[in-house]
Amino acid sequence: VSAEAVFLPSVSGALPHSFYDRATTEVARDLLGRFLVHQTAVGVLAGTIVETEAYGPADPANHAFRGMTKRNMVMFGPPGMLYVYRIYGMYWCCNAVTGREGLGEAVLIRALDPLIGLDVMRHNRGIEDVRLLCKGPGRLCMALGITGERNGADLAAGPVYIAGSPQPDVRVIATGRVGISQAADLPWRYYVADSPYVSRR
DNA sequence: GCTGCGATCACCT
DNA sequence: GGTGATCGCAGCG
Repeated sequence: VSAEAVFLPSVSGALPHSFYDRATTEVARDLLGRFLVHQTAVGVLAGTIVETEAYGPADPANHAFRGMTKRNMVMFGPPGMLYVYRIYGMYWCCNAVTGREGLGEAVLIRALDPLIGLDVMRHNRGIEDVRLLCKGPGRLCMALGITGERNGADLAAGPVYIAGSPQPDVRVIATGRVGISQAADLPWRYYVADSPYVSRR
């Protein structure tokens, strides 16, 4: 899909808080095919979400499982906020907070089909290959320039927002989540079948 | 193409 | 003091 062929909604078309105020697995599936957008000083960077993971209730792999801490505080706030955390001391991962305020649930965004701002993404990542730009949660944050500064940002207000229409025809595959040891059997990872931008098969 | 490992540090126990 | 919702590269074959 070329950038010119896509109508990218402005921040006024961002999904509202009510979108996120549902069961976390439902939101995780529904995010596939929507656009993740970052309005930066050097232009708009955006991609189509092709892979997500739900971190839900009674889930030992969920950062919020053992209650509120300094890191996961945003997860316990209202739905529709951005939760960004550092992993392995060097990468960032971004999530959308879901469910009722106080629950501590979120959807990890794991991969994008890069759409707009590819040259900036290449610069941010230090590589050329489009297939690798946003293939993984750490990589997509680097490509879009999303860091801990954005933790707690309102996804309905920008500069990071999610927009786009439901994609009822997208073929979704559900598997176990990547890189966790607890609750590895729960099929709470969702990805678009056949997308070359999914992080792992 | 696949597997194994080191980097690097904020956060938690 | 230990650990991770990762990534990139070396080494193999």
